[in-house]
Parts: sequence; C-alpha cells; structure tokens
Amino acid sequence: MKLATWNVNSLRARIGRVAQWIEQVHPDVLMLQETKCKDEDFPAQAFHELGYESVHFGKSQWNGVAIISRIGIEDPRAAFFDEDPAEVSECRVISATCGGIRLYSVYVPNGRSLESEHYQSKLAWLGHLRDDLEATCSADQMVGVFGDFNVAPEDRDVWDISQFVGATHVTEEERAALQALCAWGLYDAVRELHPDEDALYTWWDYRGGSFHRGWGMRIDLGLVSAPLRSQLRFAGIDRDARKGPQPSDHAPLVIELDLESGN
DNA sequence: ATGGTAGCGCTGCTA
Repeated sequence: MKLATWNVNSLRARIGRVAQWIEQVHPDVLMLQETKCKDEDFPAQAFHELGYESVHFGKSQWNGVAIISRIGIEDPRAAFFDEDPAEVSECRVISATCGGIRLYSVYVPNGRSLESEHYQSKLAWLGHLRDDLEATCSADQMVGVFGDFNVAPEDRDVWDISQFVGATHVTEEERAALQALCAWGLYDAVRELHPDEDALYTWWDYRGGSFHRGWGMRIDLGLVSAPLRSQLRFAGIDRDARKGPQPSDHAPLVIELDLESGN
C-alpha cells in the first residue's frame, strides 16, 4: 500500500506534472492540498483516465483539498464532522475511507504572523482536527492524516532555526497543538522510519534559490495510527518533483505500508 | 542592498 501527500500549489497550473508523477509513482492514494480550484473546475476526468476515483472540496482560488484513489473511495466527508460544508468558507479538510483506511487530506492554516488572528485560528483548527478524530474515529482503527500542517515539528526540521525568531511554524504553541493531535494516537511516519535524519524537508521557498541552497522546512507530514505504524515499510520525500520547470514549492511525501492494496 | 518568486486575477493578497 502506497500513500502520498502533495501540496500542489494550484492544480490547474500543475495538472500535467501531477498526472506524470502519478504515472511514475502509482500511489494507491494521493492526498492533495492547495488545489486552488472550485469543485466544478476540478480535473476529475484526468484522474479517471489514470484509473483513479477522486473527491475534492474547493470553493475558490484559495485552499482546496482532494483525495485521489485507485483502491476505492467510501464515505467521503468534506469539512469537519460538526460543520456544514456548504457553510464553510475555507476548504481545508476532506476525509474518506480507502482500502479500509480512514484517510484525511488536510491543509492547516498558515497563521501568517504571531500577532495575527489567523495564528489563533491555526491553533484552534488543529484542535478541531483532533476533535474530529475523537468524534468519528478510533485510534485502534487504521487512520492516516496526511497533508500540509504548516508546522515544523522540531528545530531540526528547518534549515536554520535562528532564521525563525518571531516567526510562525516553529513556536511552542504550534508544536504543542501538533503534539496534542498526535496524542490522540498518531505517529509521524517519516520520524518513525528516520529518527536520526535531518533535512527531511518537504517545502522550499520559491525565492532566492532556496531549494538549491537547501533552505527548506519539513511541514508536510503523514501521521498514522498504531495499526498502520506497525506496518510502515518506507517513508520518503520525492525531491525530484521539486525540480524542473514550474514545480510546486512542496515536494510529495510517499509512505509505504506492508498491506495489500487489494488490486 | 531590508531584497526575492509564484499563483490568482487584475490590484494587491496569500504563501
């Protein structure tokens, strides 16, 4: 079973690269973030032609999340359990059951700055995500929460922590909110398999040649429940997908489990 | 030197 997550920074701008990547990697399920399109503009047909079903939640040129699966999609739900998706203004979470695994594609709010009301919303959003798991899942089931968390879990998950004084993504509050989410019963797949490896970045700023300088952050995560943790076989970042013309500023994260995908 | 890039959509915001 191969699961992946990728913040594509506009699916309309990236559909060619995403389709090519799917053909090359053949994930069983791909979680997308920042599709930046409305549901009616979502290129479901392109994924269908590759053998994938899809569900998408997007309303505008901002945010937007999707789940692309070649092992089926059951019980899809846009937004959180206690929200009406029609009333939600920012489309940041969609979940579905694929191959018996409850999977989430999440795009955690950026937070903008420590003084911003959006920073408080970010902390609250992470709490809401935990509430959703609490209300709808059990930690002894197969659950995976994949996406762009906009939090670097540890200092070693950024290229130079001294550059982040007074910045978001690295504060104790954000890390505590992420920890509280994990305390529900989730494990950071990359850290499980690479406990001592640094520079496992998934995002690099477009500006200033950050990618080639190695100035990145590990903010895209695959969090898995205990029944999946025991089946972890591989976790890696496809940095090649960050190279070449018109890349997303994020690279895809790929997680492989010792489970049969069923087809 | 207080910078830079990309996407969206059309002026400046978001990341």
